[in-house]
Amino acid sequence: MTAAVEALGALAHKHRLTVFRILVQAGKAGKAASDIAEALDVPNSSLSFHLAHLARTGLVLQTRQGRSLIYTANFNAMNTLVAHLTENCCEGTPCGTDAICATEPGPSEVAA
Amino acid sequence: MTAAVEALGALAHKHRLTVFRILVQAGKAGKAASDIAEALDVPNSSLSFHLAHLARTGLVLQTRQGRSLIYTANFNAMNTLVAHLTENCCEGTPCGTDAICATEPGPSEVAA
DNA sequence: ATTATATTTCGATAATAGTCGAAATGTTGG
DNA sequence: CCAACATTTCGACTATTATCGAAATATAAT
Repeated sequence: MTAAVEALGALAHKHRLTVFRILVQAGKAGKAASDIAEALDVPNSSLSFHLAHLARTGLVLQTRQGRSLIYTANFNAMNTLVAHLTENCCEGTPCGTDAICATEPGPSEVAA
Repeated sequence: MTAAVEALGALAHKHRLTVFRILVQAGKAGKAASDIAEALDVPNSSLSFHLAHLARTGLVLQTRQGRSLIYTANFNAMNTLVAHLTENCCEGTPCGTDAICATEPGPSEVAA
């Protein structure tokens, strides 16, 4: 469970969540740190700090290509994390229409 | 996006993640704070702090029943959060077998 | 009203995380 | 080998978060 807490902590930051979503959308090809930097407007040393944080938890993977470092989202890690959150939802009782615990009539509030 | 960061931050803690998973598994019925306390072994004031944190982000909902406060997971919020994480995965390219971006051969590492 | 139960708020303190400039490291092309 | 590029590491500083006992609030039972 420690791993899940760390992964969530890695995503719980404005810049890191932005980076992660960029990488999710970029797919297998990933993005070079310099490309990410353009999209973010954060000093290099800060960006590096955040990329390292994401990589440390395994949510993103790093490979070198020439002088650039390419980062890619780790979809296995992402799915494992989501599964961990939604695990054993509602003690077996169907609690909605969809795969997870889908939107249902009842107490409601937003989170994203 | 701020809401997503806050929700992730709320889950990024040992005790809070434990509480949230207990509530997810408890389903609509939820759990009283005192029941949660039993499962956690944390001083009341600390537990209260964490429950308030989860409630503030909308990930859990609070209702009073007699002298107990009942907490329930907010499945709408949970699903919104998961959707936000996995949104526009892989720029349309199918990148796995399942609904989200399922386990695929390729760079691998664990996160939970 | 009084007492017991359930839970929160307050306040002080300790711990962790984020920021960013400057210097260091690794890589390529000439 | 040297200059330019891409990125990280270091260090000092600030800001945010977590912890927990004690006091306060809310509800229920007698």
